[in-house]
Order: sequence, then structure tokens, then C-alpha cells
Amino acid sequence: MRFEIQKVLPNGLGRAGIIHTDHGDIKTPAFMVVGTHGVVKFVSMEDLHGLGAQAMLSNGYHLRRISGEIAEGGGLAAWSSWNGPTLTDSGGFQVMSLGSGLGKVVSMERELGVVNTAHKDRLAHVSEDGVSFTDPFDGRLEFIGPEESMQIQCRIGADIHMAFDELTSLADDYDYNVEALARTERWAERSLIEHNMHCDDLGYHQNLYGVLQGGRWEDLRRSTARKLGAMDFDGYGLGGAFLKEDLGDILRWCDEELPFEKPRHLLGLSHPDDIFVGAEMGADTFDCVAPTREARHGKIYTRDGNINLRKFADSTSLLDPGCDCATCAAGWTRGQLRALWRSGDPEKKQQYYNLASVHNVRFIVRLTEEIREAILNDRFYEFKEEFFRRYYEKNQ
RNA sequence: GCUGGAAUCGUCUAGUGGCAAUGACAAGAGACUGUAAAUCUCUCGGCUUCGGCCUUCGUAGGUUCGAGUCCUACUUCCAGCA
Repeated sequence: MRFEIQKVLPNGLGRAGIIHTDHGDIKTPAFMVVGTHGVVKFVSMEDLHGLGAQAMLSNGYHLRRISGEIAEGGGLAAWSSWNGPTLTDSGGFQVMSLGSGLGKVVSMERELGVVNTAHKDRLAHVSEDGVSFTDPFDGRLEFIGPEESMQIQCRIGADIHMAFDELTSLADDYDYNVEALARTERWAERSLIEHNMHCDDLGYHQNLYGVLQGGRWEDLRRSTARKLGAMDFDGYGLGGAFLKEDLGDILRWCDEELPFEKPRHLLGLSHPDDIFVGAEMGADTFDCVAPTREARHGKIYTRDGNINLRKFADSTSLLDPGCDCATCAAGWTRGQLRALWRSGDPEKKQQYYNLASVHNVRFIVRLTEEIREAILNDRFYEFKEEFFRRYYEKNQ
């Protein structure tokens, strides 16, 4: 893998570039679509290529039981028939979502009294070795540590792997973050060693990103960035549960310390505010379930702010007039889409999920394309201002 | 015409003496960020100083401390028999 930096923002952090992988190039900043199981929900591979998606993220945790099958199928890109660049997550997110955050929403808004799920109610428990967890669907007790995660990911064979990490929750205090971060750093070393034993097994090179945690504390963020930055990772994942207002600072702390020439992936964020902050502070790639999940839940992205489709029963307006996605190009109106969505007919609902997902994903992919163009043309800050002026102007 | 049965919040529906009244759908509001998520939360008779108050279960009476629930009549609808 090679990362070519084409242009750098005046702040010395944000940049536009190209990540060259064995399955193709990723022009950055870029949004990677999330196909946890190797499929983006309700969106075909043809749709994805059509809307300009450059890379797909899947999850080693979800694919763990069929990783051998995927290896036999030639690795994730071939097996899924995506045939482009891919990335897998280590399962680190599930340490939190099945553990301290079980049953909770990972919100970026300030909530009073965020509380972790009680230990006895968790499906995942962390130890020095790794994470023991109960499969939520079949109740089987399993274990994944750094070595297991690397073995699974190397069989799945994405171009980019994530080191096995522990994502802490907003409710975890400084002391717990110190402890968890030290563990994540030890896991990073173990991940690197194990990864290097298997990273060429499928006949092409697989890369490993180290993942930075450390919550909202500057000393933790900077020290882990220096520590992992000195290790031989191919790039870095920027992880954590953030409050929106902290995101810029946290990314800056990390990216000021990390080796500049290596690519960085901001894990799990894609709302426009977060993409802009990320791109400005040096994140090269992004992924997020929000565009597809929110589409299924009736939230449609538009350049004038997001809309809730429920309110547009009789609307003959396009989803986002001027949008270049396939759904808008085909002339679907808000009212028509709402009718499909609310229909009792499963086929119509599925059609809705497809049309709305394509639109929202295209919206975010296009946003990253535009940010890239703006960076290359020295007008990032102007573009950001234009975008938000329109996006937040009350107008709906 | 006779004999049964039924009428409840937009719709369907629960309810058999203590009820502002069940559930579903529809409707309305909000949430969702490395997918336990085609999901979840809230509202859904009116008013409220949030303690309550008022008006409600086809219509009109009655029995009862108390009636959506029991009785009588009427209205409408359904089924069966003429």
C-alpha cells in the first residue's frame, strides 16, 4: 500500500491524496461504505459503484465464522464481488456495543448521566488477553483477542485491517481510560506481530492500521499517538466515542503527533460536521452506518439540511433538488418515497430502503468528493462556509 | 314481519359492575455516527397552577354508592326464518 499526498491545508494537517491498494485506489478524503457482512444493506454492488463509492468496510467480528470461506473465495473483494478496496474492523467496536454500551445509543450529543451497562448485564467482558462475549443471537460463548482478530481479518483479506482495540464509552472516567488505553496499546503490539505472520497469505498484501483511543484527554491522545506512531503500522485508525464539540481538538492532538505520511481513518463518523472537522484535522478516510441506517429510518439528507420523510406525504418535490444520485435522477419524489416506505408491502419497503440508501450514501460520498476538490483547489474553507451556510439555514 | 347478534377514541379491536377505558394500525414528535438497529423512545378525548378537573363507549330513560358493562324503549347494521 502506498499513500500519495497531493495537497495539504494551510493548517498542516488536512490533506488530499490517494491510497493505492492491491485492489485499487482511494482518492481521499473518501467515505467508505459500510457493508458489515460484506453487503451494504439494500444496496447492490452495481449501485455502489454507480454512486462513486471507492471502498467498503466490513467487520471481522460479524464475518468471523465464515472467514475461511471468504479466504477460499479469494478474499473479501472477490468473495463479496465488490472487487474494490476493502477495510475490515477488528471487532473493537463490539467490545463497547456488546459491553459497556449494550442497549445504549452511541450519541455524540451531551447527555446528562451517561451510564455504562452494569457488568452483569453485559454480553462482552474485557480481560488482558482479549474479550469474552456471548453471541447475541445464539448465546454461544466466544473469545476474541488481538491474535484471533488478526487471524480472522487475514483470512477475510481486506486491504486494510484494524488492530484489535477497546473502545471506551463516554461514561468511562480518566482512570479507566488510562487502564484501557494501556491495554489497547499492548493489543496493538500483539496485533502487529500476529498480522505480520499472515498478511500475505492470500497472495496480495494486507495492511494494518493501529487504532488510537484515549477518550477526551489530551495527554492520553498525544502519548498514544506518539507510541503507536513509532510502530510499524501502515496507517492509523482514529477511534473513540466523542462529544461533537471535542472532536476537532481530539483529532488535532492525534494527528499532530502521528507520522504525517501515513493515512488515517476516522472510525464511524459521517455527519457533515464530523466529515469537515475530520478532513480539516487530517483524517483521510471515513466510514459510518448513519447514511444507510438513517435512510431506512426515514431521514433523507439534503443540502438544505436533513428532512424527515414522514412530513412529506403529499410532496412532489425531489428528495434533494439538483442531487446527482440515481434515485433523484430517476425522478422519485418525496411523496412517492414516503408512500413506498410506509407501505405494508415488503417489496415496496425494500425498494424504499434501496432508493433512500443510495441517495444518502451518494450525498456523503459526493460531500467527500467536493471536499477533496476544494482542498486541491485551495478553497476548502470557502467550500466549508458555503456548505454550512446552506445546510443550516432554516429552510425546511 | 319474526328470532338472534352487534353498535367503543380516524380505522379495526379489548373490555362484562370501580375505566378516560386494552391492543394493533394510521397519525404526530424525537432519536440514530467502526450495524444485536427494515430499529428505538414519546404523544395520540378536552382543559390544567400537572394535583387534578371536565366530557366520553349508537339515542333516551332506568336499576345501583358506582354502568362501556345490568334492565326497558328507540335507531341503525348483520345473520337466520318468513
